[in-house]
Amino acid sequence: MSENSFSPVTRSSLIRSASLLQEALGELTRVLQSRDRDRACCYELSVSQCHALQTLVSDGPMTVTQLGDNLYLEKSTASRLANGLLDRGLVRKRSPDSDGRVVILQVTEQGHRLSRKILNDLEEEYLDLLEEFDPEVRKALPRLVARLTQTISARTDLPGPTCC
Amino acid sequence: MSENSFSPVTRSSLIRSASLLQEALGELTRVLQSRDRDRACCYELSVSQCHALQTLVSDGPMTVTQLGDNLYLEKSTASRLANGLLDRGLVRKRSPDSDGRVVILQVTEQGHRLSRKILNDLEEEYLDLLEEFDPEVRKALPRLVARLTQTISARTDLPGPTCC
DNA sequence: ATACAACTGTTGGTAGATGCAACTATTATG
DNA sequence: CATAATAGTTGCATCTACCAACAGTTGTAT
Repeated sequence: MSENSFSPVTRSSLIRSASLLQEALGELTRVLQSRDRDRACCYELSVSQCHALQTLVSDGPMTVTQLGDNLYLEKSTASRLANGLLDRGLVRKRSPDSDGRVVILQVTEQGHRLSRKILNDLEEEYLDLLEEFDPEVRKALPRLVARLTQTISARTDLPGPTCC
Repeated sequence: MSENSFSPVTRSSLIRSASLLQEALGELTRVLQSRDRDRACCYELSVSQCHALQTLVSDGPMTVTQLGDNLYLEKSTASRLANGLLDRGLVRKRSPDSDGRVVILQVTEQGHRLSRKILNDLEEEYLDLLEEFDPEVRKALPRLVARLTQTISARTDLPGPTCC
């Protein structure tokens, strides 16, 4: 894997960085999960339903399988999430004439309203958060996190060994 | 909350940053959860047990309640996690003479061995990951993520409204 | 044209994760 | 000594999410 093409000093500092990053990301996911659990109930949605709705809003109408891919979930799980949103009238289902197997999920007006509310609340929270960082960092942080996410994502869903 | 003490331009760019950060962090947690689910089974541990073990290793012996606090979980959940690790011989329980109510969780030698294995694997993965970033970013990224985590953590567990 | 293969979504079954509330045992307080 | 507070455990409900089996639809190959 690693090519060890660094000087000992560089490599050992890289190892420290890797270790720090690993620990920080672990903690970060736990904090965010906890926060999401506390928040989601405010909208009478489960955490996963909340994520599904946001994905449907930001990426537009998509199939059940695509929703699962976007959320890193099995299609059966995506199907149930979609039904949950359907029951609350937040999304609509329709099948294209061209392919009767496919179900397209589309956010309803009610779904958009709820999504706007959720996003506004979150945005306010992140605005406060960003104010605690220096101006340069404020701009760089979101893009850096986005790139980190993208890199990890590319790394995980491409290969296949997954060890076990 | 927000003081709106910015010029319109600055504020609107801040809003964009907040929005981007929100989306990126949402995606990041989903990717990492998915990756952790795939990985944890390699060690015959659940994701949460894995986190609990790592916390006990890095922060040393602690009580059940402290474990829960560290992981942002209810003490009952922490109790069950501890029992899971106990069943696999990865931790030991003992009560101090001074207080019979308390249970101190301590990682066993076997637990340390497994933890080292897990950390090594993760470290290797993060080493590869970091190599995809520029040298300056490599050093800054872990510290930035750590600070972000810390800031979010301080913000969530301190107040109390939580909306609902 | 028809049988077979591939694909999409749904459902059943299972297991783990979590919080809340009730309970036990222990310790602290008045 | 009675009562309150604390630490941990357990029962219960819900959420999360996978896999496997299935149904219906579409594509392919004879």
